[in-house]
Amino acid sequence: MIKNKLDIDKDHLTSLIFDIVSAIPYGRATSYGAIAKAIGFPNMSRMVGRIMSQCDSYITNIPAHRVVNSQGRLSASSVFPDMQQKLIAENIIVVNNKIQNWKQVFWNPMDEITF
DNA sequence: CCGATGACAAGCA
DNA sequence: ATGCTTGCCATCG
Repeated sequence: MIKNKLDIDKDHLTSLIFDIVSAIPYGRATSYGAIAKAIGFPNMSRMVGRIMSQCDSYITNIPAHRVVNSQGRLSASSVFPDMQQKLIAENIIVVNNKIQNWKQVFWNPMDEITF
């Protein structure tokens, strides 16, 4: 029975997020809110972050380091220390936990996902 | 049940 | 640009 929105199809949402994050090109990044919109839940940005942390705990294949907040800040770096390093390794400029050329680095999942 | 918290976001001063 | 406030929703104590 359904207790909340995530219980409607948690695994489905998780795999959707998985697919989107996996589709982020090398050297690019996107935001939690953008992913939330892409999966059809514009106000679920917090949930995306929460799900990401869970995914990342047992799946290391996904480029979780390419997901930052809407301002290009690495809000996950505290619990994901390698994040900045991995971004820099992709020629993404990161200063003070923040992507500098965010407008250019930003990759909109809506450009790839079509319903 | 209620308040606090969090890998968030948008609006406003 | 910086800092505060509100809205959001699942978890936790």
